[in-house]
Amino acid sequence: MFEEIKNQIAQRINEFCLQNGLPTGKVEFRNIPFSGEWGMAAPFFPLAAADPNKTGPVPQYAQVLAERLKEAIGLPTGFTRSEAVRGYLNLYFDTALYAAGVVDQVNKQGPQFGNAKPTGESVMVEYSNPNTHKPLHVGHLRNVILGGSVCNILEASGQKVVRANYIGDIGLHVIKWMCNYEMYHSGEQPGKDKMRWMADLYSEADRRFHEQEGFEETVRAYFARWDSGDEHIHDLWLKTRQWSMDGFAQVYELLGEHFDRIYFESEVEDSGKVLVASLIESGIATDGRPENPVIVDLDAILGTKEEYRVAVVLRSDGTSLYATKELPLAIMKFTEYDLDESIYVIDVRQSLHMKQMKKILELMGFPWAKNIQHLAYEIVNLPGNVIMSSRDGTVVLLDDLVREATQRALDVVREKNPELDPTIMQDVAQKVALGAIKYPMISRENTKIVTFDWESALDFNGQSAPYIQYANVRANSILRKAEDLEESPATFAYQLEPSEVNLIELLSKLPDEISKSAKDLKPSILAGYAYDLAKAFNDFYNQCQVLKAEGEVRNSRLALVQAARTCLEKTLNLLGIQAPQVM
RNA sequence: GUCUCCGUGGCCUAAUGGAUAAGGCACUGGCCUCCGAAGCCAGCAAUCUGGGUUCGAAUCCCAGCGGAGAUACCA
Repeated sequence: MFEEIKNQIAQRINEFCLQNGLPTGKVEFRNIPFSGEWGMAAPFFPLAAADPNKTGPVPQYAQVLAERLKEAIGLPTGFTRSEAVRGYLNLYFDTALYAAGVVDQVNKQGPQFGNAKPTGESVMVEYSNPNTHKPLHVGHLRNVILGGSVCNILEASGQKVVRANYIGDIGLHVIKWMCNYEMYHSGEQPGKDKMRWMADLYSEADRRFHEQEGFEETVRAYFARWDSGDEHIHDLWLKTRQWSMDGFAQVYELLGEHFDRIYFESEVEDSGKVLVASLIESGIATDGRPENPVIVDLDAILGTKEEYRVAVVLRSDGTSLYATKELPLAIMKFTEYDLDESIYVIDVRQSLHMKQMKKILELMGFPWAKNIQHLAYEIVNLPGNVIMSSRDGTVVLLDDLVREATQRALDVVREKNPELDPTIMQDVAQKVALGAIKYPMISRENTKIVTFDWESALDFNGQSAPYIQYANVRANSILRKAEDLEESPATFAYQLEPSEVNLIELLSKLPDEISKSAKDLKPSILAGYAYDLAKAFNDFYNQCQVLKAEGEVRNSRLALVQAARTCLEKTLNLLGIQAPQVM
């Protein structure tokens, strides 16, 4: 917005510097901290500090320079006044022109507003990565929401995104589950709620494994049968895995997530073992079997000390590990898709492993290895720094949380809006509940721990998704009642209220906010913006009449409300949160 | 031991090195005859410590303190 004008002024400042023997490139514009009116400001401290002929201390000299520049520049078109104050040169925009420019642009572009031009780059984002035969809990939710939101944001910033999900469909947890099933639940079928049923059987199996005499040995024997290719177990595995996948599908649908490519751990196990063999052959890996595992001594190879450490790529008994499978998977991704970047949304505790994988792939000579990026996020724990553990029974199941939140939201909707159709009520309650659950997961820095507690999770007030959804509903309500949405463009040719200026300013920032959060892979930036926007709208709503205003004021404000709704809905959607029409 | 991350009002969180550190929760008081009170307004209260870099530091560097995590056959 107004880039050309900024450039023109920057040009004139440069000319001034050249004419007066001052260094160039030291002056940059920023926004003035909002004070009822808006414009742009240039601090002159860097220029003052860089001038070899400066007179007096920097702050004072900056003020002198600001004053001289004020005279030299005069008042460019599009501005109403300028001032030199405390070392800054402030230029104030012509409010009507600026306002109309922003609002028209939003309304013209609609939901496309804020999107960047296609970059031609393609990126894969691997996220969710659940284990079959196990439940999904709130900790997993952060991964899904974060990953999904990052995908949305990258798409809006012009990249082609492949959403990938890497499913842990083999391993001890699966064997445990199946063994328990065959011994105690043979022939049983999951009910409608497959996820819950699978989860219950998993905790039962896990409990037996740790508590029941002899069960662990039985499971080990069962594992051996599986390893030797027992057909019956293989069939059972396919069948039960599908039950889990069906359960996941239900959750993804509920959360509004979809994937373009599903990878199974079982898919890459064999190729992983082959790959390790070639690593040994090429001298990258050291085979310590049968006493020791196959390792890649990265510190020894790279000459580093306690930095990359030792990566174990195959167990001493020849069975595969996480790392064994990770390597061929990375290769498969880059062969299947022409990726410019491969992002892994994995919790921070696996940072070293990710670093090792990337380095091993580099050592193997893959030029794309440098384009692997680990998006590390902190875990979700419980108050008192208690880590969620299915063994200790401290997990908060996704299912329970969603059900409870939806019930709570339904109570509120029923109270606020009793005349709503029950079906719509249910739909609204779910959107509000899911929003409330998702928002805390993405509204803080990826590297900060989220502490889950029921009270704040079910609080629909304050800085929360329902607050943002509510602002959107209010905007929607005005527009619905307006009926006569004007096609004549808004002029804003009247004395704007500060709250209007503030709201318009925020609207104009959306493209910037999207590109910032895409660049840093931080949905939290957009989450904060969404709240600021909603707050600005509520402020406007409180201070300015729309429907009861007349003429130009009404016309312009209606256009503003429409633009605000567009931006609110757009931002919520990028965060993976739905915006109900009423609530 | 080594490495990584975190340290901002009572609690939680924000601030491309830039103007008076911004919000939420909780607490106190006010606002529905007015486009939807899941809202608005007002009040209370903060940068872990010590150095350094800089015209300017919550932000960058160093040291310390406190918390969390990782550190060869879990993922």
